[in-house]
Amino acid sequence: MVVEYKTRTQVVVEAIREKILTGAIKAGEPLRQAALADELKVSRIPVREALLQLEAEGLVEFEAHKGATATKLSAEQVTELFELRALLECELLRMAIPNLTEAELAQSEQLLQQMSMAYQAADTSGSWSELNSRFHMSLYRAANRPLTYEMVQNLNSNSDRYIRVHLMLAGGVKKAEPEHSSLLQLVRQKKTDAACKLLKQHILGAAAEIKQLVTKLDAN
Amino acid sequence: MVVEYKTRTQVVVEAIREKILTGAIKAGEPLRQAALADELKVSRIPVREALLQLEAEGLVEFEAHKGATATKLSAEQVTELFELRALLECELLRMAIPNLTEAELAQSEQLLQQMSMAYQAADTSGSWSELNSRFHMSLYRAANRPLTYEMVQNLNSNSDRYIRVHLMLAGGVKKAEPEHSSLLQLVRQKKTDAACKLLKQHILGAAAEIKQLVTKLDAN
DNA sequence: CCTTTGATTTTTGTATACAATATCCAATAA
DNA sequence: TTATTGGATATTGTATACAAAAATCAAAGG
Repeated sequence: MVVEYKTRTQVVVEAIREKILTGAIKAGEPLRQAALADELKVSRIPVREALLQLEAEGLVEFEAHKGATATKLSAEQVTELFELRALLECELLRMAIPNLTEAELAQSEQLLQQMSMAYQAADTSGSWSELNSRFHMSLYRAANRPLTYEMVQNLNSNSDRYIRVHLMLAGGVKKAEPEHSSLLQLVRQKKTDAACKLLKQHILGAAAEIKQLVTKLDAN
Repeated sequence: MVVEYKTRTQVVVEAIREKILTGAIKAGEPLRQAALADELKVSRIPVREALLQLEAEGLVEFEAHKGATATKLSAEQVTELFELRALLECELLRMAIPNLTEAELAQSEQLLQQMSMAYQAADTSGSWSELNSRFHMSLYRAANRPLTYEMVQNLNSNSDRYIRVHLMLAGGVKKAEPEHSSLLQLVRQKKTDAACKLLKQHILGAAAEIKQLVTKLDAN
């Protein structure tokens, strides 16, 4: 049996990331090392290391002698983030389609079903969003592009908290479900160009709605 | 005057990065925290934090309880790295061209001249490579895509040490100079498609030669 | 009243010390 | 000989303690 040993730093990374993604820590909010250390029952060292890692992920901004804050994305940054995702994810999908096996497609299919269930269970934010990411990524693994894959994963985690808001406030889930189905179908049929085009629309469509939300929220 | 205050961690980041890029630390080599701390006259804490940041840049791999090693890229990884660069840099260039001012172009021009001088001064690795990066990046700033820009900068720093080897062993500089000139000319003339196409060739051409070098070096 | 200055407090940055884990190597047994 | 075990050693992970920088705030001066 493989015993997963986790260093305290890793635990702290996950804890803080979760706090940011769920909104328990709001964008722009300062992250006091001592407070986090206290709360998580560790010293400030693993907290600092965790914050550095989260900075690399783009979830946190770190300024020398001033401390860390949860990053806050402007409308422009949302645009760039999602356009980058569109570019990279389409590229990955294009390269993955020829390699995707039936087993892998079945897995993606299953994720879709789980999403549908999570939706009906009114679990509208947490696990739906998690499944959403996993569905997207499941289509890209076969591209065999580890570096790009990891980048997209980061970008996804960055867009995640906005996606969660989008899902709850703007009914993004309802729109996503048929799009995901069509996408998977096109992938199955190896219709690469059509699949990529749809994926791009899917991502940029969400971007447009989220951008509106962000500008609205920023106005407050 | 702006006094640049640098934290020890930042100093250590730069020191180690330089060591990796110049080859003073070879790919695959383990990076002992205590040794580095000793050498740089700091405690292990800033060394650890520096290593974490370098991991985010992709120059270092960090494994819990085992320590850090300078990353070693396989031929496949070189391929992916450069193809990613090609994709992202072309995108940036495409968006930058409409916005580039004459002043900015003049700066790029100047960098080309400095490169030429560095080449003639037989300074074949260090500063030429630095100028090369700066030339490329100077064309992208006008794209106004901070996130993408930063990503490309990271990818560049990753390819840098391979580029240096390439320059020295395979005469990459000689090939680069006319390509850079033509590129700048096309950019000046706002011939977007042609410029992007040339840029892509420029990057992928280098990739192909570097890949050969890497496979040769790996054989040893 | 507003600005400035300097002490006080808070927060971050780093050194040191210790704990936990991994690595190495010699002794033992198959 | 080869594999295995156990302990010594080296290395990383984290807590604590202290140093340095930034933020706060009250008093002084314009």
